Amino acid sequence: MASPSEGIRDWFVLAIESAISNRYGESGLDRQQIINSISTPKKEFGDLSSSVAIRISKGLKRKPDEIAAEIADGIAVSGMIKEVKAFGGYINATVDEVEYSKWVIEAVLREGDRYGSCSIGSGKKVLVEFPAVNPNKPWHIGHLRNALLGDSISNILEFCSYKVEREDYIDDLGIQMAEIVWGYQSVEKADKSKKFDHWIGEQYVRINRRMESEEGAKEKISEVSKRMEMSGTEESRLARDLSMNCAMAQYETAYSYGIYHDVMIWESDIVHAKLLERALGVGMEMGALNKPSVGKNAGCIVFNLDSVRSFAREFENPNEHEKVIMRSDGTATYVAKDLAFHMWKLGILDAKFEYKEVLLQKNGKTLYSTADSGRELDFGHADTVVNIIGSAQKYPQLILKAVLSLAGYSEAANRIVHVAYGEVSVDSGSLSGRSGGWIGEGKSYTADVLLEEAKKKAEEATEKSKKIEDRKLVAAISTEVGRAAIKFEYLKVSPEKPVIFSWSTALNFEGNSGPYCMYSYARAGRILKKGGYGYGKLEAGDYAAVGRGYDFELIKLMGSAGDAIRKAAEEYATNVIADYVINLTSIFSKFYESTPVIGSKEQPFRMELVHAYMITLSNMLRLLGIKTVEEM
RNA sequence: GGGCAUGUGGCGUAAUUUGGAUAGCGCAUCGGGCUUCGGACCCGAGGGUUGCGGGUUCAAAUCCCGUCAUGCCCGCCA
Repeated sequence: MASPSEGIRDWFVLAIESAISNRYGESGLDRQQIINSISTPKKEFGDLSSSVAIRISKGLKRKPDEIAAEIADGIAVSGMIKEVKAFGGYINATVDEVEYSKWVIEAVLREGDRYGSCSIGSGKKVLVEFPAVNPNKPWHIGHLRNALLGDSISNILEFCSYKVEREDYIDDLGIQMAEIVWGYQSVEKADKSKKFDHWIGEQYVRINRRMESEEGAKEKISEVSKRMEMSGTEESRLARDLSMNCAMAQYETAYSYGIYHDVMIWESDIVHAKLLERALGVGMEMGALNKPSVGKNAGCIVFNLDSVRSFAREFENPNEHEKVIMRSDGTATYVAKDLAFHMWKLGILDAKFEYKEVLLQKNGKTLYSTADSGRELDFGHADTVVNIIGSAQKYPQLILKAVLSLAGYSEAANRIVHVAYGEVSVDSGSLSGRSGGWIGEGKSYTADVLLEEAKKKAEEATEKSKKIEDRKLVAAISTEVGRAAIKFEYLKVSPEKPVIFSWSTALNFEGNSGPYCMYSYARAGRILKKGGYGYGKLEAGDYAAVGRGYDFELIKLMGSAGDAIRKAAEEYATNVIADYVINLTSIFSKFYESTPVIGSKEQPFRMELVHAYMITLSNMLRLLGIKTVEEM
């Protein structure tokens, strides 16, 4: 269903459209242009505004003011819009605050925790892949950006009626894992006091140092890598075991942040399913890939870049002609594996993966994993594939799409979305797993340590507030507050912006922050509690208590919650939600300061308004993965 | 060499896709506000040639051209 603000806007658009055609006949404007002309102006101008008059004034060779006035005259006010007038070339409309408040508040209370949702997804399946961390290190603050984006984008899509599958790709056959397997006999004994991912991450850094100094290490690792791909070898078992241990330790981190997956897809299972051979077969057959017998890439399977120059500007470099997909020794490059995997994701190739249950997660859903034996389940063949991957990988993502297009699957290629996010770095440089940049000095830059720090800070704040006696409650609340602080700081910035991490920014509890939003919710709840809120239905007459102050500002913004969610879903942008929440909570703070609820003669209406606010706010925060608490 | 991304008050960011009224918000700074629903708050002040230079337009942070800075990508690495 349309959100209240959409309803009003649609009405305004149609009214303008017919007023224009009645007065001037064909204006040359299409409906989309009228929609684009509409904005929400400063409140002294009204609630809705359109600049169409300025736009068509030139064609009509008349002053914008006059045209705006004529259009405004041609619009008959209805129940919801009480005034339309022209000013400075703009056509400004004022909604009837009583009617509109009734509409919004009733919609919020009726829809409850579904308020703001929409049906644009219409049950289509979206496969969201995140966070793609190699299973040889803990999540650092950069991986966390990926995970939080993936989780929140999944929430948003789900709320828009997409069927979302949260998938984690486990690269247990990658070069990084081969290096670990190669160096494994020389590493320290497992330190049981450390989380496995932290321990193995440290070992990986040591192994890397050894690799650099040791003669012939590269060749040996390549040998290990080949044996890892074969079933039944010692190397393949070790790689899988270590990866699983590490992945499980990483999931501990994920769960501590409230992030869940539906299925783990293992690279080794993709290899065993022979997806790669089939994918390359299709590519060759369709002429997208070929195997040159002469030249520098003789014996490889390559993708001809000359044929896709116009596909994207990235391919404009005339010095590049071929992209190697399969090496002359028969091993696959990253792009080859990704191609095969995506053909499965999109339902182009069908693989009979077997799945086993890994564990029942706290969100009530079972985590599944591909396995050598198990049962067949309905994962994959998605309508849309969303890949949360750093912007450094734009080029290979484009190659992937280009190959698919050339192989005759351009429609499928268009169903792949790359959410490219900017890198997270620290002052001291990169967070690379190889060099151990994530270990840092003093505090490590892991997601685990970050959450610990946030909890600590939240605990101090919670204790200072002295509202809560129960120690256990303090701990539980601090966990939520700490999580919220981190999540909000990550999700409020546009994904593509690079981020330089700083502890004080990540742990912000004031102003535009997660804790601020939660605090606002807790205060609102206190009003209802103290005021003896009875969840009674308002009489129609009660809405007459709405004013033109912050109460109506709140209602207007609440009415547009659905617009924000839809925009966030269409753009895969969490910051749209965060921005909305900042505006909403900030208006509520002003309302709270200026407008007494309990004991006022408008109490019934204002209580209901506060209730509707809490519903709207918690729905929005939930999309960011933030849980509200009653007190903090 | 080719390409991509980013650049907005001291710092961090919103608005850029779809041009529109005084560029919104937070931190920091300065000055105010708790005998009324929770001060993780609110009110006020100062602080901006939206990297720079052109162009298009009645109107440019937004579109176009050029340019600078930073980061990334362009491998039989992943």
